[in-house]
Amino acid sequence: MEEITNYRCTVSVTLDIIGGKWKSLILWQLSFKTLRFSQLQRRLSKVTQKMLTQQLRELERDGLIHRKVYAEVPPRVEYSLTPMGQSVVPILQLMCQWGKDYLIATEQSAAVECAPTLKRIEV
Amino acid sequence: MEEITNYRCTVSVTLDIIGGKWKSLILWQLSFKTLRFSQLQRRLSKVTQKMLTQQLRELERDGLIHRKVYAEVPPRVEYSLTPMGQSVVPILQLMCQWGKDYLIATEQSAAVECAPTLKRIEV
DNA sequence: TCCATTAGTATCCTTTTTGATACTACCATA
DNA sequence: TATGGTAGTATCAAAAAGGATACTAATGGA
Repeated sequence: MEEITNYRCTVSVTLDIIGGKWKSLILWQLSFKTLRFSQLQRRLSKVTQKMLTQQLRELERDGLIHRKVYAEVPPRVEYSLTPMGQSVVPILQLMCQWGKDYLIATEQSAAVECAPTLKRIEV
Repeated sequence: MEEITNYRCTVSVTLDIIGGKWKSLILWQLSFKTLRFSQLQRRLSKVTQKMLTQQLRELERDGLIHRKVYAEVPPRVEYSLTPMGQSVVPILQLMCQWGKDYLIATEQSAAVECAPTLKRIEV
């Protein structure tokens, strides 16, 4: 006799919503502060405009982020976490810590920071 | 003036290792007990043999799971978490809880369980 | 002798994801 | 008048991921 699953695992519910290559990183950046589209794009250095737009739309649809459009020219759009989005932050914090520990354990721990080590630049 | 990142975010280190469609779910199943290949495959109902093999190889390479081959016929291979793999479990537990809360908050909470609700079958 | 079993490989093909590029509107400034 | 800046869309092409199928070894049992 053996046990078998005929249930919907809630880990995979979470993966459906914050999984993928970009969503966690977007939420993680927004957990520090509200950001504009272009600021997010600079922080996620490898993301293309198309991907960022797509992922933001999905996060908005799923109720994790809020999109605020200012009626200005040039356009300004600010993204921030909703309460639902805030509730993901503890998971991200654990992931951040685990990643650090992993790098240390595997001796790759050179020059890594969890929160931005920042260089100031002109905007 | 604005802050910009020139660092390697450790959230993305974690994503590189346990991200993707299957790895978290594999680790989650193995957190309950050591499982054979075919047992894992049955628990991850949608995974193909190819995908499961591939993901297990990567998890083994990254030091999260242990692969024990028994010299028997037909072959028997058992997968279990290493200490490094165990250290991921708290993240998975949070994800499990978050998924549950999300379903409740969005009123989709019918018939969902985090740990297997089990039906016994012949093996 | 033939079949079932397990844990895979190998191959080919399809689907999905991702990337690159060009284009838009609107206003301010040089 | 031309240029720059923001936050996008639209389109096509390339790359990656995933799926289907066939195949393997070695043994026990019908």
